[in-house]
Amino acid sequence: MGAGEQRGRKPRADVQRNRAALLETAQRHFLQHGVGTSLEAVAKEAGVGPGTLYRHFPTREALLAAVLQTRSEELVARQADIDQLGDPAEALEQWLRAMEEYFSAFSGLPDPLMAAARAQEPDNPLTIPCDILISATDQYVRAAQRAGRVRASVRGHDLFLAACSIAWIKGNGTEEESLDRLRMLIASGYRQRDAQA
Amino acid sequence: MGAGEQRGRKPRADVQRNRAALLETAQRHFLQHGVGTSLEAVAKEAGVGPGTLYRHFPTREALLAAVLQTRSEELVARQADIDQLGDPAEALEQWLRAMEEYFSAFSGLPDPLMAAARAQEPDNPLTIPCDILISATDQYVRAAQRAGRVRASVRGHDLFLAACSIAWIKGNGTEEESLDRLRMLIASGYRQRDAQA
DNA sequence: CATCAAAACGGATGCTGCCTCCGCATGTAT
DNA sequence: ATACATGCGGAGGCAGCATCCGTTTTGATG
Repeated sequence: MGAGEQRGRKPRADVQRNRAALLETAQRHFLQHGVGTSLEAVAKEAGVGPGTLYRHFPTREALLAAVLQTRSEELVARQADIDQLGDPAEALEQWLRAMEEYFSAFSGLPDPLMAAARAQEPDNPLTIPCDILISATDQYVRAAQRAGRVRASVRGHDLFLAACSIAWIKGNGTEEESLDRLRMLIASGYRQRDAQA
Repeated sequence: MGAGEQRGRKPRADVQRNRAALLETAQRHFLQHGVGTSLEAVAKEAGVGPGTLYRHFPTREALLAAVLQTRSEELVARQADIDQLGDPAEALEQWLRAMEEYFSAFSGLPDPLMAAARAQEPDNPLTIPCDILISATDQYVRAAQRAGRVRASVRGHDLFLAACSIAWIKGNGTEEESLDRLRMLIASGYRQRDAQA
């Protein structure tokens, strides 16, 4: 039972076509109208019936998770760059910004993400990406802590929540200036105070 | 033109009755099902038709604002207690908690509040309460700054956003422990660092 | 108390979106 | 070419929103 599949039959050609069309269309609609966009409209524009959409993606979250897959890979790619940085504090900061942008991909995205982040929702397709992000954040936090740049009481989970909140606020139309101030505030909160006196 | 009204006619009795019934029922439904509750259901349970509901409260936000009025008064009452405190830093902290509880009154409340908080929505009935809260927060911030307990770069608006975010996270079912940590993080962010060395 | 007109009521209505179910067609193996 | 599994898609039931208009209620007036 390795990775190679094909148990019994070859998968039909139309299902792949439809799935691809749905994903492509859904991404466009999520971009334009946010995560609350009409699924019926997505199906129609993808040239399939509602039934087909729901068979491929039983819930809105499932569709969202599938669409997000692409973006997740971009995030991972970014991670490579970030890991090049010598300064772990700088790396953490950049990672937080990267996550924030990821959360801001579609308007309204932070809500389902937060809903999935609280564990005990094992069937929610968004839970896995969330958990990955949280533990990745924790890695950066720990590295920065080892370098004495971040307070010891901080957890990756905390900064995940913070990044998600900021994306949520941003999605509600707050001016970038206010966001910058809030980011500063949070940064002041997690940074280790230099014993400079 | 004082406060006494009665221009032309005496207001009809049924409108007051209906308005009161609607507010009472709406509050219950908001409590039980969140701000997204069915307005039709509210109307039905209040014993009026949908038309009557929409005449009294043209939008969901209008109804929400009216229901929130009561709670706002409780907040103001709390303010009196808080103002008694000698320590302006303690006062700020308590005020933030009070706001957070206010934002958590109904599940989903932070979203419409945030939407109203970005100005340039003068017709949104929630804008006024928001502005009041923001400037009240700013008062507490300034007092604490005068006492040298809060960093100079912080604005009331920032902490308003922070409190709203925390309420939003709370509403999404995150455990209280994570919230506490986040509150700590934010507090570390706005507090003036003591020149203690 | 009877009458009138303004004001408010409320439900029927049209609309949009969600999600399911099942007869039909499409594609794959023999 | 045939058979059969598999997937398709649209019709349809449901719920909620918001509006419009014929009817009722209510306060004012004599």
